[in-house]
Amino acid sequence: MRKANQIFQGAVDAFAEKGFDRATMDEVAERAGVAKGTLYYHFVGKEELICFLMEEGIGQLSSAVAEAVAQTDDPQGQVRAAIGAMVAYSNENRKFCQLLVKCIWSNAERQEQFREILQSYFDRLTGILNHGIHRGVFQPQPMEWAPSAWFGLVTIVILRVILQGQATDQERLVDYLYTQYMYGIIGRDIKTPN
Amino acid sequence: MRKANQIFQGAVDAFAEKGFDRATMDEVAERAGVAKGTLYYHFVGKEELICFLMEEGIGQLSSAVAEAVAQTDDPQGQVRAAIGAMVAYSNENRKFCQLLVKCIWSNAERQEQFREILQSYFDRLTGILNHGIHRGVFQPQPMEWAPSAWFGLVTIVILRVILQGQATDQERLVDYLYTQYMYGIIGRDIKTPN
Amino acid sequence: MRKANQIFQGAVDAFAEKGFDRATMDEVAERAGVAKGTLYYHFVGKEELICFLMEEGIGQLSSAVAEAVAQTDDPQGQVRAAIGAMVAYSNENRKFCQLLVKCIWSNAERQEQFREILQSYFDRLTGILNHGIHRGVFQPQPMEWAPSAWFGLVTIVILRVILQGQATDQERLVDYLYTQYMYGIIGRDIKTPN
Amino acid sequence: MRKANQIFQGAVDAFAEKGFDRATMDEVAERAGVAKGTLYYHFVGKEELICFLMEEGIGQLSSAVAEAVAQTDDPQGQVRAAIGAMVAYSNENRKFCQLLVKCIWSNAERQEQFREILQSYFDRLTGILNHGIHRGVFQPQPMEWAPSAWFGLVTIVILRVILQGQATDQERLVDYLYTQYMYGIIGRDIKTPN
DNA sequence: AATGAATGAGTTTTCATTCAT
DNA sequence: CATGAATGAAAACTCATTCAT
Repeated sequence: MRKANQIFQGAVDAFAEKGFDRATMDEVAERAGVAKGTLYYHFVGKEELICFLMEEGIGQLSSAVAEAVAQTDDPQGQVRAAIGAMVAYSNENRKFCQLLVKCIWSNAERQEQFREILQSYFDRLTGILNHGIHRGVFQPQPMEWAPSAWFGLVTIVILRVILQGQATDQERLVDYLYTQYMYGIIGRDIKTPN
Repeated sequence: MRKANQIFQGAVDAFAEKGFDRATMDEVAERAGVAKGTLYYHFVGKEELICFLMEEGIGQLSSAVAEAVAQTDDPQGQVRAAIGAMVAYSNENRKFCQLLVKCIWSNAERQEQFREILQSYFDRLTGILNHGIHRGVFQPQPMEWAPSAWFGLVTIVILRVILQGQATDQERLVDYLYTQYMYGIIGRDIKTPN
Repeated sequence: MRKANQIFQGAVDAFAEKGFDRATMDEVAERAGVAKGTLYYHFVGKEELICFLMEEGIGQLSSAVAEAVAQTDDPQGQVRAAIGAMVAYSNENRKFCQLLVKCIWSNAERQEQFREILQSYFDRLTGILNHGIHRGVFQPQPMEWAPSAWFGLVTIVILRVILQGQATDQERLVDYLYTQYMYGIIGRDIKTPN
Repeated sequence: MRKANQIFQGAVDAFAEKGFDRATMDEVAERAGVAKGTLYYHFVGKEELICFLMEEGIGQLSSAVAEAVAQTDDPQGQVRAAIGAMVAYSNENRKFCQLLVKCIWSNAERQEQFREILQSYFDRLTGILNHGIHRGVFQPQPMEWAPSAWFGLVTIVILRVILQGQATDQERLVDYLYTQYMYGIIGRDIKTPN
């Protein structure tokens, strides 16, 4: 179990930095601090390794969001909590966040497997939105696009922040993303509601 | 010139489908309908080929947005026109749109070159936003994040649409993206302004 | 002792089916129902394992032939008994028979060890022939080739039978091989001597 | 075409000496005097290479036999001519002959492909036998075994000769094989027919 | 200009063997 | 005695790039 975890970390590191295709199994092994053969003792191959990583990572992210959302019944509070969880998770797992964006659309064949994993995450987002719509707080939405919009908005901004390596004021970032998503560019500033 | 254009098309095709790293120069040549050697007669190498593609594609997209925005002085009208241009361009260049998302974050070394290209596009978006803010129509924004948010929201939804291969009502998609971006999930429906 | 025998069986199984080089020690262990480490507790290595198998198998075959031949003094009867023993042994040890043919010529380095083992078997065949020649029943033969001819004729036909998986009439097969070897394609049919 | 032929020769060399599994593609390339990549430019992979070799070699052997047999209508003459052709071909292609015996039964998966190739050769032998049986010169035979018997008898003896590296009197070898096959160990010596 | 055969450095994967428990 | 996680040397295969034609 020890080694398997080392491999997990090494793989996230390597894939996040170089991208799945450009990172070699040698690099993964080196960063994991294990011999190359050990990689193949624990994982069938490179492909299975990335799938495991994505499943694990998205699962954790999804759980973090679920937990945060469970704290309140208020739709707006839920969206804020969800975005807060996303930002916090990304901040604690910068490597994985890069890997996620780099790999999620990378390969047509893998697409199928990833999409399934991602779908469960999207379903969670959809659930939050539906709750708010049902309560009459959110506008009705074309639900085939809504989770993608949320995901795209939040993820791409976060990635930008991570890639620029700047130490970010998390609080401020969450505020921005929440306001933007909730009220758009035209809406009131949530910090100073009239 | 004929051949160079064939190569351009073949490369977009191949890179969009398989991703930059997994697409081989053989595949590019095959899809372009030229011999492999011809690729190297017209382009220095694989790396230079993708850079040329990105530059060309983003340039076209950026121009399309600029042209659309130039039609009006009204900030909201400009945002709508810009989103309309993005959707239209993506619809006419589905392959390139896939390639864009797949390759833009792919590789750290290339990052630099791409970022430069992408920056000019982001600058254009920033300009539109600044215009609206200046007019007092849009809320003040953290401008280091604002173009990323816009780009992420629009691009990821469009990609979702393209990947699902569904024939989409462009009009409805633009409406959704505009409303979402302008007013957020809580805002009024743009179609039925009070 | 129990485990050693399991390994023996597992190794025959694995080597017979996949060939020595393509069968892995994992497969041997699995078929033997022991852990991989156990293989190395009982045998020095893969090479030593195949040698042990061949020695054991050819020894058994050789003994079976010797025993059958000892029943009679009549040269023709001895050849028939020998062929009968070969067919019977092959039928009871189909796996080993496949392994024998697959591995006997496989590798130049191993050749030496195997040749020694095989030589004792060939010597036995040579003895039977010499006995018949001495009695004036068999024609003088070029003895450097005679045992190979006998071995090749019988073994390849048996292998063919085994590989085709057909349930064979042993009696008829022995008759055929004996007649063919004794009288050639032109000789009388042993079953209906004129 | 030049290189393809070099590869053919190099592969026969390497596979004959080390056996298919133990010969590396590096060795094949080295013996062929080409770069490793060239191997893969001309052949899909190792598996396809051995298949091509077998097909080519058995085809040549089969043709040589056919040509020899066509010279006469006499059944016994045909068998002698066939064996003569086999010995001659083996003598001129010692490497291929070793490869044939080493690889023909090596691998269960490959078995299928090889068997098909070998079958055409066996069919030729069957044809010769049927001709003689029809003429009433040869005894009726169980034709499911007859070609295997012929093949085994001749091939294994030839292999023995090749492996021992002795310079052989071809004439004498053909005589022996013919007599053995035609009259068995008990039959008259063909050299001194009564 | 265009071609495609040839290359070899680089990558993934396999597997016999070891050794701490 | 027995185990199975860990190893690393070795092997098959890929592919961007070159170059003679």
